[in-house]
Amino acid sequence: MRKDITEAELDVMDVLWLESPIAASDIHLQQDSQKKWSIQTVKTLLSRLVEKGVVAYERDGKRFLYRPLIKRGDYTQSAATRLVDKLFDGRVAPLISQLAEGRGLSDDDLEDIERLLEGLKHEH
Amino acid sequence: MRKDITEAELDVMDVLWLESPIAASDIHLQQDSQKKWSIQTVKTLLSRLVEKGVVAYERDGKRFLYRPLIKRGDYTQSAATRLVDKLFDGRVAPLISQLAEGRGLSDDDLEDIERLLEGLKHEH
DNA sequence: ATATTCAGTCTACAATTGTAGTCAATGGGT
DNA sequence: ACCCATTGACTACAATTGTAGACTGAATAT
Repeated sequence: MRKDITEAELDVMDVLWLESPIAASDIHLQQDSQKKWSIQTVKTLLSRLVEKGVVAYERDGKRFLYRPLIKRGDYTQSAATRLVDKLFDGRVAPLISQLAEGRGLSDDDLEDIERLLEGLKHEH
Repeated sequence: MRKDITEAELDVMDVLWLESPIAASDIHLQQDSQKKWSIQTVKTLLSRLVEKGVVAYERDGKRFLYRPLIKRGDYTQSAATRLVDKLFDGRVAPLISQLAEGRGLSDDDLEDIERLLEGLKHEH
């Protein structure tokens, strides 16, 4: 069913999640400056996303307006869950520990996590 | 340089991380039961890993023994960091929050995270 | 010594992915 | 009413990935 969204497709989704419905040409303009795909490439990625059932479109005169069918949060949640399952045997603590070891956590991040933990503990 | 390790290749790496040096045929046997590749497939994946510079081999009589050149922790760390950068703008708190929202965190996990946080705070 | 077996190397091949060109239709401007 | 620019559809094509067969040389068993 849910064929995976690829890297390039994800960049398109990121634009759609920011602004939609939106035309292919506008996605092309909106495109994160460093990646400079041709408009054709954007269109190909859009059709593939439509095939995969994660984007819908509606006619607007001669062109189409595209719109994401899945929420960003749903995607990130499932991607994060897959990663933690695959690499950390479903345990979140080791994941955090590795992230901290790497670049480290910012103070803001630490605070947020603490608050978050408080909340989670109260749900006991 | 570091061409990415693919899903299938990662399964082979997981065997190597458990036991190495090890021969191709033994990797084949060790293989997580549900995935039942042919021995040829295992060999192909091994050569690709060698090409990618993440696995080395040494002769042992007629066969070769393979050995990972990167540590599992290094791989998971960089994978986790890439994910958090790509999907959560480098913030760890939202990642944890999403993971909690999904399947939820086990009590064990919660405790571990708390202890971890204590430690991190002390490094201030 | 010889036939069988097992190891590694080479080759294959379809599906997916990244990246885009060509073409035909159609809507908008004059 | 007509031409042109823009759009979507179709096609292309190389690289990567998953999956494995064929071939060759060497070790083993008889």
